[in-house]
Amino acid sequence: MTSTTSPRRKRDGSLRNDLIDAGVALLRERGADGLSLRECASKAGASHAAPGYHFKNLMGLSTAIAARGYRLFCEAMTQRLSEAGEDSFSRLEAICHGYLDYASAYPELFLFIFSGQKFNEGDEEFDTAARKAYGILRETCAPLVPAGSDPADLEILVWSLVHGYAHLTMTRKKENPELGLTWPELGSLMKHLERALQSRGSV
Amino acid sequence: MTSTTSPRRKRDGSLRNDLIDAGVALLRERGADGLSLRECASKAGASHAAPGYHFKNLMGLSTAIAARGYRLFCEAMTQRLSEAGEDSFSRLEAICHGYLDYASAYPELFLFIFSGQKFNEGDEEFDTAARKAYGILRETCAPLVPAGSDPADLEILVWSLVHGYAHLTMTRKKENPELGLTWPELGSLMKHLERALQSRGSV
DNA sequence: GCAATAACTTGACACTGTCAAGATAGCTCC
DNA sequence: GGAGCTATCTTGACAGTGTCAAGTTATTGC
Repeated sequence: MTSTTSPRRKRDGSLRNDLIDAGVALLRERGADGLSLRECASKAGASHAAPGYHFKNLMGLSTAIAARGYRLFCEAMTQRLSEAGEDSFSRLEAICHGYLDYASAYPELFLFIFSGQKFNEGDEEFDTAARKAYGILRETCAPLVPAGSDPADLEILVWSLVHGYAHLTMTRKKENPELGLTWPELGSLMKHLERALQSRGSV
Repeated sequence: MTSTTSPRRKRDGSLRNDLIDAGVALLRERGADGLSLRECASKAGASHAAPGYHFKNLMGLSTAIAARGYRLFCEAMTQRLSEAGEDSFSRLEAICHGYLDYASAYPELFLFIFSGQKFNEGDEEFDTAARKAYGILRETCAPLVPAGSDPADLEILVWSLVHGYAHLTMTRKKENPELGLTWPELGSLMKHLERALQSRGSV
C-alpha cells in the first residue's frame, strides 16, 4: 500500500543537467570547497546518491562542470573573434578580451577550471571542450609565431599573460570596482621590457 | 591502575613541526586532495584530534604548510639574487630562475601555494612569508618600472609570465624530461610581439 | 613536592563519498 | 492493455572526514 520510496522528480533524464546547474550555483555561493555531491543532489531535489548514477563520483561531476566551463569559455572567445577584424594582432587581442569577459561573467567557473584541480581526462565531453579552447588560442597565435620557433612558446606566453592579468583584474575589481587595467597598457609594458632586454644585448 | 590514555609522543611541542612535515609529504604523495588532518596526525604518530590543538582546523594546517612553502620560495629567489650581478635585468632574471628552481625542487609546495586555494590571511606567519615573497618581486621590478606607470602592472606581468612558464616547464618535464625552454627564448618572443604591436601602431 | 598549565588523547557528532540493493516510471512489444 | 525491460532513480549502509567538548598526563614554575 504505502510505497517505500518517495520519488520527487520526474525520471526524464533532466537530473543530470540540473545537478550541473546546482554545482555551478554551489561554486558561486561557497567556492570550490563547498562543492559536494550530496548538496548538489539536495539542491536539485534528488536523493543523496542520485549523482552517483550520472557521474559515478565527485570527480565525474567536477569534470562535467568543468566541461560546461570550457564551453562557455569558448563562446566568450568566439564572440569577440566574430567582432574582430582580420589583423592577426586584433584577433589575438580579441581572444584576450574574451578571456576577460569570461572571467568577469563566470568568475566561479573561471577559478574552477583553472584551479589546477585534476579532472577526468578520459571524459570525451571534457576533452573536446578543453581541446577546443586551446585550439582557438593556437589558431589565433599561429600567424604571429616567429619562423622556426615552437608555436607552444608563444601560446604559453600569451596564455600566462592573459591568465595572470585576468586573475589580477578579478582580485582588484573586488577591492576597487572602478579600477581596471587595459590591454594597451600591457602592450607598452612589454615594449618597455623589451627595451631593457635590448639595452642589455641579451636578445 | 591501567591508564586510559596511551601517549606515544613526547610532549615537547615538536608535534607542530612534524605535522607540517607530514602534510608536505602527503601533498607530494597524494596531491592536494590527499591532505587530511587525521592522516597527518597518524603519519606523525599522534591522535586524530591532535592537529586541532596546534592549527584549530584544516585551513590552519594548510596555512602553516603554505607559510613554509613561501619561506622556501623566498630562499630560492634570494639564493639566485646573491649570485646575480647588479644589473637590474640580471636581477629580474635571477628571481625568475629562483622561481623555476623552487618549482622543480618542491613541486608539491609550488602547486599548493599557487593553487588558488584560500588560506588564513589573518595568520601572521603566513602573511609575513607571503608578503616577503611579493616584496622581493616588487624590489627587483622597481628599477624597471616605466616612469609614471603603476608598479603593479609590471609586477603582475613578470609574475604571470614566470608562473605560466614554470607551470609549462613542469608539465613538459614530466612528458619530455630533456626538453626545456630558456629565458632568452621568452625574451625574443616578447621582442617579436612588441614588433607586431608597433607595426599595428597601437602602442 | 605541589599546583598550574601546556600538550595532548578519547569520544562523540554531523557530514562526506561511495557502493549495493531495491523500487518504480516509462518504454517496447505482443 | 498488460507483461516485461531497462533507465533512472531511492534507501540503506559503511568508512572516512573535520570539529568540538571533556578528560588525561607531562612538563614547568614555584
